[in-house]
Amino acid sequence: MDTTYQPSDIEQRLYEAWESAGYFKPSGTGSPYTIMIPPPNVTGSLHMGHGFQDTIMDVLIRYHRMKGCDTLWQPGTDHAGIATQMVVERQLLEQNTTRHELGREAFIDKIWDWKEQSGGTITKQLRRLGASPDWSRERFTMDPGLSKAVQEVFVQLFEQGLIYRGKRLVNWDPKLHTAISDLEVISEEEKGSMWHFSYPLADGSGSITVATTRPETMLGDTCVAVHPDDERYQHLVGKMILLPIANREIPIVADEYVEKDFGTGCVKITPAHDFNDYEVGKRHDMPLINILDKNACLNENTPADYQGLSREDARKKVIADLDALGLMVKIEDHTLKVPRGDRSGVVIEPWLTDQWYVDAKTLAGPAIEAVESGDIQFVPKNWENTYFAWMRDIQDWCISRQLWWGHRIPAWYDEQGNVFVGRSEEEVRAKHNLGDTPLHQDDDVLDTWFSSALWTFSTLGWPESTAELERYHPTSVLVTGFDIIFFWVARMIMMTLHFKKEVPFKTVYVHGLVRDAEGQKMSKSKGNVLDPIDLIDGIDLDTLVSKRTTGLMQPKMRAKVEKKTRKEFPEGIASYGTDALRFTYLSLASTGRDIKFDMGRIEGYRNFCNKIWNAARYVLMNTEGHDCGQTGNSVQLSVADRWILSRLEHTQEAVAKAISEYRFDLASQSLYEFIWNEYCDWYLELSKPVLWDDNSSEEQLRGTRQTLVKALETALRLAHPFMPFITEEIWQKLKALAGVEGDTIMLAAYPEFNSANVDTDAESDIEWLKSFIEGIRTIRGEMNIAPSKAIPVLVKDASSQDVARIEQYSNFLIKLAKLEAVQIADDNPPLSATALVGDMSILVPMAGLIDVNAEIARLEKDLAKLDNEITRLSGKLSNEGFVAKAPAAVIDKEREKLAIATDAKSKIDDQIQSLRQI
RNA sequence: AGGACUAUAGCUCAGUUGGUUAGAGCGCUACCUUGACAUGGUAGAGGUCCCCAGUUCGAAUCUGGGUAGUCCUACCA
Repeated sequence: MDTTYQPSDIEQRLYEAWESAGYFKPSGTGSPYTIMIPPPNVTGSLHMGHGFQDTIMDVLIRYHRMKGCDTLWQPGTDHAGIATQMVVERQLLEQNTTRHELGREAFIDKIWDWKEQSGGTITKQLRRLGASPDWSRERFTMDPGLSKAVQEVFVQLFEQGLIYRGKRLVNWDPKLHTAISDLEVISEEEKGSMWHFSYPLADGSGSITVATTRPETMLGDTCVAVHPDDERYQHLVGKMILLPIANREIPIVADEYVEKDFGTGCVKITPAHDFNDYEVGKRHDMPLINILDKNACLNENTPADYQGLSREDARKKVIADLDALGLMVKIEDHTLKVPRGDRSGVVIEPWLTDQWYVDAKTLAGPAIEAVESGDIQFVPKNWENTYFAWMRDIQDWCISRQLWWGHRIPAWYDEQGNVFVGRSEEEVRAKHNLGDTPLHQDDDVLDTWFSSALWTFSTLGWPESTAELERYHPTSVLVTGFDIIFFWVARMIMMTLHFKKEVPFKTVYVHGLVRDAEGQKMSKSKGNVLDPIDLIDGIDLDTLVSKRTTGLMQPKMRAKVEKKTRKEFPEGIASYGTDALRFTYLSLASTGRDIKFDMGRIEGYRNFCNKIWNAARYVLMNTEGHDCGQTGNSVQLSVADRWILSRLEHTQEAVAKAISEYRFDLASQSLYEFIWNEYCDWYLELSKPVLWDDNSSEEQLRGTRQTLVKALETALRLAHPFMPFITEEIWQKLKALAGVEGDTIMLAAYPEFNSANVDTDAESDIEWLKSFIEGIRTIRGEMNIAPSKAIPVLVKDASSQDVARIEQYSNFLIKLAKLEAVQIADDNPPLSATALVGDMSILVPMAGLIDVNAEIARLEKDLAKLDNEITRLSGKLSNEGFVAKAPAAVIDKEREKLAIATDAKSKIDDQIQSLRQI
């Protein structure tokens, strides 16, 4: 074995072996444990969020698989309607053509070509992460089976009256020419203006001043509203206004919607271009005047010189025209929330169109109950509040999209515009006796989330009733980010409850979002993304810079991104390997919402891998070719052997508990501490005095060799879900020595806690041993005694147990603390430096080694600490309230602490006195 | 406007039902190429647990208020 761990040598080889051996498939036996992957965009690539999430899922799956569950991890991708269509349209643009020139069918073929070409990227990357889903069951939302499910759901919901078509205001994206749902609109504060202008009364008796942030919409005004209680305007209600420019007469109405104290207290109402105005207009029976076309340019309902203008140009012209008419009162700076499409980035226009909607309110009822009753549990629990808040005020869901890529809506229209919904044109004709009436299928497709909402059951074969559906549904847990609780989680719960009459999953584990070192969201446009694969393989600086600076939305950002990248990664990124990356993700998976990705952590865990690697090297060097007790020859375990097995047992308990609570950070920390701080730092060192002692018996040698192997082999299994590659690689080398069978650690049994294996005697003996050794090391360290220098040690005030331990463990003490010998001090010990182990003092004779003043200073520092503690403890114990009310156990503990501290203080006092007498 | 979350070492974060001398990793200081590992070892320094008040014998932990930050939902034209 190499002296440093080289992940690139082993990872891909092992992965290919696992996959081809079929280890990822469900075993078919044991209790089912199912996870459906949140489907990433089929043409996308893996980002840090995927890496994080998929690692967590893989840990859960590998853990349950090793525990004997029948695990199904279902992989797949979604078709990402808008995103994918945009990508392909951009490609067409580079070839100087458009989808309209190609036509619908040819365009869709192009997208399928693109999907074939790029669709494997993300699944290849997932493999690099060591993910172990059942690839043979990979699904895609546009697969025939899933498409059938989508169609079936649509038809049934329509027949049940839960899907309807209506002409309503929708969020219209004038760039992408499609409606989008509320959730796809991002409203952010932007600087704008508030224009005040004057509307003259039709009878010439005066005017009224309205305020608006969107002057151009005045061409579609159908009334002006004031608050019914507003004394300033009450007398005007019912009067008519002559709308300037448009030269239409519109009424003044009273409506509670108006806030008296905002703006001028008069609101122009444009029902066809504003959601609130739409409601006001409906209440007062106002007409809807649509002034925009699909590009958000002014249409034929506006004066001739406005027609065809963009909304931006129209705004300028309205302002200029009003100004010319002397109607512009004032312009104020005003910050307002501007709604933009999450994909296109352009300002969204409320626009009147025919769209399909899901009656979400009806479906939400059972979905709320499922969480209230605990049938579905969120982890951490507080996300349930977010879920409830949204669900209880849910709006109908606009599911139609004016795109070509997606599931085409199974609705047909005759020439009169009557709509027929069915599974096929034939079915529709037959059902409605349409004969050969010309029919035209709806041009629109469904929101991608509509198909994702069916994911847990459509992937298992629904609407057919399959054995898989029976066995693996409901799924066990959904692992997802809080950003898609509404988009996906809530909708999945609604749809699954409605169609399957059962929950889609029992637990929703909500993890945080991975951010960069400064806490900024990683995004391509900011140029701060990290590619998980680059962390695994490494990347040189120039390549990283060019990766981050290509495809930036704003070319100006280029220099800035480059500078920042060069500063943050002056050496590029080293290769850390998959296991280190996974361990980093897991160690960051606490309950927080933001996960700042810290390069220091991944480096630390790369080192951890190296530590494991070298520990294994040590174990193999000392066990290969020797009898490790695997054939049943008798063994004698040392106290260290018994201790490490006991510590391992505690670790198993801690890891299992942490996993059951989805605290992967705590689980990984337990593993780290056990392997590094106990197994490597102490146990391997404690094994040396046994293995390298010519006087050790065969039984003792076998005992220690067996324990070296056994503890490591068990720890590897314990760590395997977290670090699959290095554990498999070492396990393969170790399994024969450990006497275990099996082709892969993946399918080996997961270690389980057994309290019978806890050895408290061995633990307290080793604690004693450690504090003895640490006492010596502290003196060495602070007194600058070379580690190579062997020193004699005396002990004073040793109890009979101390004496027995010294006798029994002198080989450990001498070797680990580099001692000449340990002896019981007589009544007049030589001048010494001191350390305390319980009541016993360890004396390191100073002759020629130690500076008296330095030792006094050191002891005084200890003394000060003890004084502090004594003051604190005695204060506490002299407090009547404490003694009267605190539990007896707590009081006893404090008394004991005080006694120990007092005793230690007097010993150190004495020592200082004797040093001072020199 | 409502709500949620966060605030602990220079940095990134743990801290279970109130009882610890408040922990880890990275970074820092000193020493060490000892026969698994310098991607290492040993020792050490470093904290007003954001602030104020309260509950309690006892608060990093519970309550109230404040400050700062992040986010979500709704929205005033």
